[in-house]
Amino acid sequence: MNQVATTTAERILDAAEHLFAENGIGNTSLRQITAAASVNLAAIHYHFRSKDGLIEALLLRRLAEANRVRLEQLDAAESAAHPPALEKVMHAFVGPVVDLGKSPRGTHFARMMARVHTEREGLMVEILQRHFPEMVRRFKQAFRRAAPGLPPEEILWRIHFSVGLLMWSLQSSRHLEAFSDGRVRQSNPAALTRRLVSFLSAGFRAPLES
Amino acid sequence: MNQVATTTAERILDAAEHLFAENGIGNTSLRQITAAASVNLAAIHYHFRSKDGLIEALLLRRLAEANRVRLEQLDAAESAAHPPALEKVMHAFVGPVVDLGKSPRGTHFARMMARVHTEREGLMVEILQRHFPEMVRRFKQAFRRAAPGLPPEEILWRIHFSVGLLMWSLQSSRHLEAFSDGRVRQSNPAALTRRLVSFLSAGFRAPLES
DNA sequence: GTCTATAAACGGATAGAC
DNA sequence: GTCTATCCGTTTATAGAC
Repeated sequence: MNQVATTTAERILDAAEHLFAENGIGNTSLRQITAAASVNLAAIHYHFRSKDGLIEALLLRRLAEANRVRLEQLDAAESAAHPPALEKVMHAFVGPVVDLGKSPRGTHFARMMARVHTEREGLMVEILQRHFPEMVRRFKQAFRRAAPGLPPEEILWRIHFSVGLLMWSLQSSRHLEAFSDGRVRQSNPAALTRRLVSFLSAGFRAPLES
Repeated sequence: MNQVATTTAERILDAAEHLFAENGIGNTSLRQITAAASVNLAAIHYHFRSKDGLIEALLLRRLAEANRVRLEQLDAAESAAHPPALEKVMHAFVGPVVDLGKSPRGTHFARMMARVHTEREGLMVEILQRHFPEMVRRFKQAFRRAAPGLPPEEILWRIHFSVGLLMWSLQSSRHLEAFSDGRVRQSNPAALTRRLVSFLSAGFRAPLES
């Protein structure tokens, strides 16, 4: 359990995670990263081949574990009731990702992932399809069962909305602060998960528009 | 009614709108813009002073009108019922922005605006506060009245969620397509507005989490 | 594995002629 | 208003010594 990263590769990953989260992907240069990590510029290319390779390594480093927890909680939801409760499925979907924010580094990761989702849409889709098709498949199925009566296309729209709101809420704290004149701040992960599950489950159950 | 932009400034704005929407702000250079617009590089600085100045001009060009329609529809909702119906307020909030997508150029604008929201958070907040404080104030008040019983802080959270989902749905068509194996595509503006109003209104009415 | 040095291109911005 | 030419810093990436 290292508090301080030891290897060069890890120092690069930590620095990149932080800077990507803070300033976005496109606005962060490899030089900024190597400076923050106190390593040589060439080390990034040696260890990760390219900037995209670095992004992929960052995603795999923590998303694999978060997705494992997601599926574990989904298993529990599906064992508890048939069909599984929508709130439980939604909680399994958003909770483990929001919970990354319990550790400072996890916060950086979550915000970085949201950046990749919006700034590098194509790359994100590619990585999900390559490394986590099982997670995608299982949740599609679970949402379909938990919200019977909705046409398949509608289910996909609402999952799409749920992913989007999750990413937005991970990334954009400044909007809420500015919008509330500084009165409302990013709350803790548990509170955010509750808000998201409540809002999204209700949205998922919305009547079909006439 | 010009189909082809005549002035240099307009050609720059059109080209920038398209490229920013397609590739993001950070990944689009001024040189790409001037090449697409067939104008000289220096023209951007002459007409708009800087890249940020160009972004601001782009936002003002179409958002002023969209916000005027928003407030018009909000007026109608507030005249029709006291308190105004939540669905009507939500429709006034998202509809005019989604409707921009009825014209090809408006589609580019909407996607570009979403890019600014996520890539240049600070700039977007600043522009909203400087140019459209009335719109922000009026909708905060309207949502508060349309959703009585919710604590003020909760209202702000749910408006924040609504803005986020609106931006996500304007920007990320590729996620939905990939997620549905190409079966579901971006539908027309009217259908998207209906989906958003339905989903967001239901989320807004969600019970307070225990 | 890590370093220096450098390639080769690109970024925003500006001066000054026309 | 529009152009050329250019400043000057930054970018990703690589070659090659250690």
